[in-house]
Amino acid sequence: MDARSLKQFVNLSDCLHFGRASEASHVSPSALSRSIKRLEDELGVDLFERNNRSVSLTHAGRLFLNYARDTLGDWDAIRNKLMEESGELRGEVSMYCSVTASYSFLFEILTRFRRDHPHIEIKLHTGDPEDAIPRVLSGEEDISIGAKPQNLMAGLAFKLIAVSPLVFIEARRKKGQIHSGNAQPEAEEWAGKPMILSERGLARRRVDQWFRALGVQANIYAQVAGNEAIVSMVSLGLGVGVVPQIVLDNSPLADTVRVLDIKPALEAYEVGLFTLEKKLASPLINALWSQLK
Amino acid sequence: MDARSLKQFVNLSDCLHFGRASEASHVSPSALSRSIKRLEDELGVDLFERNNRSVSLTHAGRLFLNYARDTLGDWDAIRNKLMEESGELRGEVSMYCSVTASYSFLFEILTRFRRDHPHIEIKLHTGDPEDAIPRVLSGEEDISIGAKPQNLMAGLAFKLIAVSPLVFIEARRKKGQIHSGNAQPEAEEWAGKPMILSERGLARRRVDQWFRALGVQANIYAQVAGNEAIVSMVSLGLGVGVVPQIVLDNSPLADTVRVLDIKPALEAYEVGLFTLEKKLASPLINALWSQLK
DNA sequence: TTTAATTATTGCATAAAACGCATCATTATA
DNA sequence: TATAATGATGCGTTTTATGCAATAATTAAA
Repeated sequence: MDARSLKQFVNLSDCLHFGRASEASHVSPSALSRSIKRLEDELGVDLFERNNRSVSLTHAGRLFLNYARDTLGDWDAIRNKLMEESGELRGEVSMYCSVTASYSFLFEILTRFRRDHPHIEIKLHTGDPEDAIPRVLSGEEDISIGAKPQNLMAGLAFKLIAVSPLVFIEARRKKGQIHSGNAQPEAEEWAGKPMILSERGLARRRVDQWFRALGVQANIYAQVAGNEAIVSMVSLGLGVGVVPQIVLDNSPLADTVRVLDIKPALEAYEVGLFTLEKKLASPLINALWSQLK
Repeated sequence: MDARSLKQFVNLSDCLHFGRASEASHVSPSALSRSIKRLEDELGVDLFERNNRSVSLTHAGRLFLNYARDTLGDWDAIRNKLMEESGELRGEVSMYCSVTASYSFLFEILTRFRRDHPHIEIKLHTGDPEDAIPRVLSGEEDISIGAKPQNLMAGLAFKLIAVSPLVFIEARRKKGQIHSGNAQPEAEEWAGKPMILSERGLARRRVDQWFRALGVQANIYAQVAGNEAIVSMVSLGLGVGVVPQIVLDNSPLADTVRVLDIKPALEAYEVGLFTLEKKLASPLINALWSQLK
């Protein structure tokens, strides 16, 4: 019995799926499978009824779940109590953000945090920015960086880091190259312009809304995963793209594209931190949270 | 945090001595030292104030001790609850006895126990029979096999396995060899007989009492550690020895010595199991305990 | 009924952790 | 000052845990 195994057990109890629970626990499915098996061997009872298609708690598993929750709570409690004693925070916080966000915001956030709390370990995971909120909601990560959605779901806390306009970009004309068409196209012209957009995500939804509001049918040339790829395609002259300004600020291709001053502007990206409100009770997470602004 | 480390921590808190606590935990002092260090690192506080000569709990250590005791209790509780569920006992029991006792009694006890409870692991440790009671009292072992002392200390439970007379032995005369002296010597003769005795232990105390009661001064030829060694020396004709009958029953030298019928006889050895009374509440220990007789 | 897809488990090689032994450093005792 | 006691530490070995790839079992689709 150790806190790690218990957490893994609770994670599996919550989602009843080895694959997902193993992600939530940041281990491979095989490691989780063995962990659970170890627990079952140690206790001498099966905790889960499982075949290759379904997982469910046994009666013993339900009893043990109560125990595990309590024990993890106690463990947190004593650790917090002793941290107060020592006046120094210590432990680990898991964090999730896109690679872009890690370039833009993370360094600044973490350098100060590391100085103030050298014994809080940050476990950073990067990936699709769209997963920022789901990962926090599922408990897979303590904190994530992402764009604030239209409406925040209950229990989710958000803290603004920066506002970055969502801008239209096109390839910067090479010297001597003739500009074909208007620099500030009218709505009607959009129907003709090939657009390069995120295949999904907040930026995409904003753009879709924008076109809908204008009553214009977009001519979508490419749907791309990742803002960097949009910049890249736009710089090749394949069409007009939409990315947050912050992406341009950190892009090596920034000077190969130019920002179009289009009205009405897209609603700006509000980039910030997400966490579960209840997690703000944790001194560790609170330390990171309240450091900002 | 795992049950093992917590138990080690509690053991050290109890005796405040790495060497002894490591024995109680059945690990080397270095392993214990590292274990405690691991805990301290994990928690970020010192649990013990220690220099090379003294160990004491810090304030944080006292807080953590409460936590550790509770957590170990909860762990025991859930394990017991789940064991009830499964109807099958599982876990481990530590046991201590002399090598002699392991030959004489252990096989019989354990074969049946293993059949009835195949998932209870017995951790057997052997050594000086005199340590049987101290080891149980200190909590170092759950159960031990040994001889019942004059008076049992409070809290200690005893269960008789066998009664074995404490007998005087001398070398069996070889065929044709002339017997020098009386087969049943009178008290006065003892003063002349060279005695081979345990250097300590219950048998030795009984023999000392016996001589004192007779008002005779023993002529001690050799003080030996271990009953087997006594049999061996006696069989070589070096003197008269005193051993429990059970030792002869299991000795390869048994037919090289003979038992003297001496009055008054020494009080018999009552060999049995020891455990702390409070430990009988544990289903595992109770299973072993109540299996007998 | 057959095929494909999903998913928990397991064999195997590797990596990490724990352990014991011997040694060291420190401190009390004689 | 010398000696004994005792907790920490370097180092080589053993044990344990992990991830990857392959497997087996089950459901859904064709």
